[in-house]
This record gives sequence, C-alpha cells and structure tokens, in this order.
Amino acid sequence: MVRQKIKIKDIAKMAGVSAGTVDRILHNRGNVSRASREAVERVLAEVNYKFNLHISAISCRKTFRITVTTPIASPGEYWSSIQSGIEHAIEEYSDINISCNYAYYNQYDIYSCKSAFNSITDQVPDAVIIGPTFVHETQELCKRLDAANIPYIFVDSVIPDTHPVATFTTDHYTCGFLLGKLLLSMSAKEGSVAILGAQRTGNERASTSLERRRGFRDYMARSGLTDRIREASFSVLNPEENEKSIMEFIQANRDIRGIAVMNSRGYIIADILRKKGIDDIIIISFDLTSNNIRCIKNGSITALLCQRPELQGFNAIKEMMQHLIYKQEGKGNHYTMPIDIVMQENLPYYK
Amino acid sequence: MVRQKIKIKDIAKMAGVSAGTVDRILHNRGNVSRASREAVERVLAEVNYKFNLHISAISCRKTFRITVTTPIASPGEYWSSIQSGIEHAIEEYSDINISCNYAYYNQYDIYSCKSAFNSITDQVPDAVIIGPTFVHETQELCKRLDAANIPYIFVDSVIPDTHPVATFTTDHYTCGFLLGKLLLSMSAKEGSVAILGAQRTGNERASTSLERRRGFRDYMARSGLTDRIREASFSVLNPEENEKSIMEFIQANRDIRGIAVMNSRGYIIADILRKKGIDDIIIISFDLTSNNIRCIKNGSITALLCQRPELQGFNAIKEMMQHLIYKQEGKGNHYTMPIDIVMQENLPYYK
DNA sequence: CTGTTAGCGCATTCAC
DNA sequence: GTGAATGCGCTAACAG
Repeated sequence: MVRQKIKIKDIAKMAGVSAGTVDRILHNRGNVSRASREAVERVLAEVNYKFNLHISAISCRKTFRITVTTPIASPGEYWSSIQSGIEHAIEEYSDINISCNYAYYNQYDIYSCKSAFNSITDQVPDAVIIGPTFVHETQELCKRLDAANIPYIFVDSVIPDTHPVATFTTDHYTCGFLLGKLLLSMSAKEGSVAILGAQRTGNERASTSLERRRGFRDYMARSGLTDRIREASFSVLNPEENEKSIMEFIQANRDIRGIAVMNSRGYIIADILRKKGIDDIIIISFDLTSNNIRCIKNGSITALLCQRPELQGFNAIKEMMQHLIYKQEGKGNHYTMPIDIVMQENLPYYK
Repeated sequence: MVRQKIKIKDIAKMAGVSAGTVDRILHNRGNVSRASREAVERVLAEVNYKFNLHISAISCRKTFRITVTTPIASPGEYWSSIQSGIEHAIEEYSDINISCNYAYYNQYDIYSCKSAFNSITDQVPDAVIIGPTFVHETQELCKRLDAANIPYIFVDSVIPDTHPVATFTTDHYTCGFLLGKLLLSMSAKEGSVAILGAQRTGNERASTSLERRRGFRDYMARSGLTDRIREASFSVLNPEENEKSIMEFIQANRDIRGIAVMNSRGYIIADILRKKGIDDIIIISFDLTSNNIRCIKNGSITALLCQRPELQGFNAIKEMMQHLIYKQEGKGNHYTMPIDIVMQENLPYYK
C-alpha cells in the first residue's frame, strides 16, 4: 500500500553505479558503457520509476520560451477560452520557468496570419502552440519548425502533413451528428430543420463546420429525413445584413422547427428570432461564448455543444512541458475532448 | 510578460531579514519580532508571492496519512470512480508523500458503517475523505474528528452540522430538474412519465434521490404537468423481484413514454424493458457505471446525467494536500461539479 | 566513460 | 528572535 517511492539514488545503488550515470541513461544522453546501461536497465525493468516533473524542472534551471499562435479573440469568445486555459496552466505549473509569447493573427486575413507565423520563426522559441486556421500557411510554418527542430502542439484542430508532438481536438463530425439527434428529438416532430453556416470568404480553410455539417447530414440521412433539411448561410463580419436574409429564409420555409448553427455564432440567429418574437423554433449551436451564454440564459438558445477549450489550452501547455523537460520521442498523441451538452440548467457549473 | 518569479530569498533580501524569518511569517509559526513581521508584511503587500506546493511538500519531508471512507463499490460502479479519482491524484501528486488507507462500509448496513468509522479515529490519520451515507453516524464521526483536530473533506454529498475543510458535490435538485426537461422534450409529447426510485430499507439517509425527485417534480409542476407523473420503486438488492412488479406498473400505466430512474440503477429497468421488447419508452438515469454504459451503447438508455465522480475524488485529495501543507484557515469551500449529459454519441469521450 | 559536486526553492533545525 | 546550515530529488558541469 505504501510502497516506498523509488528515486534515482536507489536505482544507482541497486545497479552499482552512480546517480549521474542513471540520469544519463534515463535521458538518453549517451556516454555510458554497455555494462552500466545493461545493469541499470535491468533494475529499471523491475522497479517502477517515475520522474518528478517539478523537481526536474527546477533543477534544470532553464526557462522555456513558448510561443502561442491563435486567432485574435475578444474576451468571452472561443479562442480566449483556449488562451485562458494556457494561462491557467502556466499558473498551475508556476514552478516550471516558462515565458510565454503570443503571436495572434486575424482568422479572416491570410496576410495577418503569414506575418504572425513569420515572426514566430524569427523569435526561435523553444516550443510553439498552434491554433490553426489556414491550412497552407500552417503547413509552411510547421515545415520551418520541423527544420529548426522546434516542437509544436495543435489545439482545436489538426492540419494534415505536419508532425506535432501532440494534438488536442474535438470530434467535429460526431458533434454534428449529436447536434442532429438533439435537434430532432427536441423540436416538434413534424416540420423541417435548418443548417446555418458562416459565409466563408473563399479560403480553403480546414473547416470545422464542414465536418460538423457532414455529421449532421449523416444523422438526418440515417433517420431517413434528408428531405427535411433546409440550408442557408449568414455573415459573421456584417451582422446588419443578416436580419433581412435570415427572415426571408424563415418566411420561405415556414415549417422550420429547429436550427443548427454550425459555428459559435448561434447568438446572431437567436437574437434575430427573439427580436421578431419567434419562439417556436429551437436553436442549438456551439461553444460557451459570452454571447451564447446570454442566449442560453434568456432561453433563445436551447443547447450548446462545447469542446472544453480551456482544457485544450491547459493540457497543451502541460504536455509541452513534459516534452521539453523529458525530450521524449515525439509520440504524436492525439487527444479528443469530451463533447459537453450545455443547457440552461447545467450552464452555471460549466463556467 | 516574463515578470520574474519572486522567491522567499528575494523577500528576505527586500525586507532585510533572513529566509527563515520570512518562512516563519508566511506560515504563522510565531517567534518573530514585531519589527521583522512588519517589514516582511510590507514587502508581501507589494509583491505577489506564491508558494510552490511541490517544493514545499518535498522539503517538509513528512508523509501524510489520509484515510478514505466510502461505500464499498465493485469495479465500474459509482463509488469506484471516486476512488479512482483519488488514486489518480495520488499518482499525479506523487511528489507529496501520502499514504492512503481505505475504510469501506456497506451503504445498506448501518453497523458496518459504525465499525468502519470507529476504526478511523483509532488510526488517528492526518486527514479523512468522507463519502457519506448515514447522517447520524457521519455527524458522530465528524464530531470526533473535530475534537482531534483532524481535517476532513466530503465527496458526493454534505452532511449538515459538520465542519469540513471543503466539499465536492453536485446540485442534485438541478439534476432532477434537468432530467425532467430532457425526458419531457425527448419523449413523445403526449403520454406520461414515470419516476422510479430504489426501495429504501428504512434509514434516514440524506437522500440524493429525494433531492432529484424534488427537482423533477418542480420541473413538471412548472410545466403544468404534475398529473402526468407516475411513480413506483424497485429493489436494488433483489433484482429478481423487479421484473414482475415493473411490468405490472407498465401495464397499469400504458401511456408512459419516459422513465426517470433517480439513482444509478437505470440499467435494471432498461434490461427489463429490452427483454420484453418494449422500445417506445425512453429511459434517463444517473452515473456512468459500467452497466449503464452498456445500456447507453445498446440504446436501451437514452441519456445519463453524470457528476464527475473522478474529479470529485481527485480534487478532494488535491485540496486536502494544500490544506495539510499550508494549514490554511479552514475555508470550507463548497465546490459543485458540472452536470454532464452523456448520450451514445459523446459517451466515448467521457470514459 | 563515470563519480562527485553544486545548486534549484523551500522547510526545518540548530546554534548564536 | 534570528541567521546559517542541512536536506529533499534531480540535473548539469566538472574532474578524473
């Protein structure tokens, strides 16, 4: 029960070598004779040795410079949750010396992204956390990081043909599928459901919302209800335009009973319907942003699907610190976050 | 951005005293002259000093003996999740020397509880984690712990008239309320809904399920549907008896479209209905136990409400360690867990 | 190649 | 009352 924790010194004694040698072996630093290595490895196979991250960190007295690059976010928006998870981790692991730099970019402006990414490789950090948007630019960045041997971790989504140390994402397809199920079972059984997405300004984005849409449509198809789907898009950048087009869409499809908003802008639609006094259409959207929270509270959004952005940020930093301190072989772990269903009642406990 | 972390030595230098003195003040150990105390406090007010839990722990080279007392649980049951959260925490904070003892009791046998609780105070541990069932016995235990100045933390639920260092629970009332909402919105709009609870063998338990029931009924009342509620109970200890009584209940109330099982035994009902080929009644229950997981997978349970038992166990240990190491004034924090809605689609990511 | 040593931030102990 | 010294587990630098 209280099996004594075993330390490097213990291993050294058991293997008949010094602590320094054990350390060299544990960290693959080389400069060890075969005899010593084998002796130590024999001991290691028997005992269950575990590093202590915190002690390791303080004794290597190095400060790690991590750069975080994500879309700019106002407080309360999706990306700011990821950022707060990151700050939270830095706080929690304050014994590890890390200095964090941010390189924000405008997710609607590819040039802003290019220049942010350029600044990163100029700084030559020890590690990078990437919240990606533009596929090609991110791939270029990763290529340079690979060349410079700088480790990186993705949050929110993965970009193909890259070699991250780890990835923290959600299963967007399943999110869409689940959204379909919820919307159908919670809205009136007759009538149609609508998919609303953002108007994209023609970039080849690795679209999260495309995956969600695919999941949603698959659910509908499996239920034999593909013909009940209506579809439209709205503008995130010019919200003024939306009211008219959304209302036209609603008028033209009077049997709509549920709306799936495939990004975190459910509140835009909810506010319009509320303003027009329409309360027999339920809305489900994504992410616990402050605007969406407001709508959950006033009842204009029925549910939100959330993907633990804080946890993504937190764990990204945590994982990166382990990597930096123990320089493990890039395991490329892919962690998929839980999908939380948040409604008015359980909202308070998610904030 | 990279504001240098400030250490005890720094404070000492700034206040013109030695590190030892600063430590004495930080920990209220006394034996400090007024002059020194004031000098240090002046510095402390300016800088933002933070302890490092891990370093503190290793340098005080004490091993804390924590006793955990909860109902016995088979693997996959509710209480075993709490236990695994506890073990997880001990692992994660393995730098802190803690030795953990378990004092399990049978939650259906008050004598087993009495004797378990007696063994605890005999051992004189440094701290206790309590998963309570019997109100009176727990209060007695707490009285003795208070007298012996042994700190304790509650998980799962609180017992009145006790003085825990912290409490980790769920809002059971809201769980019931939310369950009502889900059941009503997901089952056929006409028809009735049933509440099923466990037959209690006459103890005055602080019943979690009573709170849930109250929340559920309040939701129904608010929707003006109190007359749509049917109610029955079943036996957890003698499952054989249930099939007949449940089926009689169903036959007698043919308009039932949804069943709320107010404890973690939803699988018992689900298995019966499934066996009888009844598939037009949806079931919602509580907790991610292995039996319930099986039923979510095969579709016989539609949703589970879960209260993060692992997190409760994990955080209980974490909080207790902070308390033990920093002997803070008993803040009596009450932490309420999120209520997770788990369905077939998001299940894999909660396990 | 290997053992030894100093030092990381902190709590504790022991002389002064 | 107080400062200095010691040790916790670990890494890094250095002398063999």
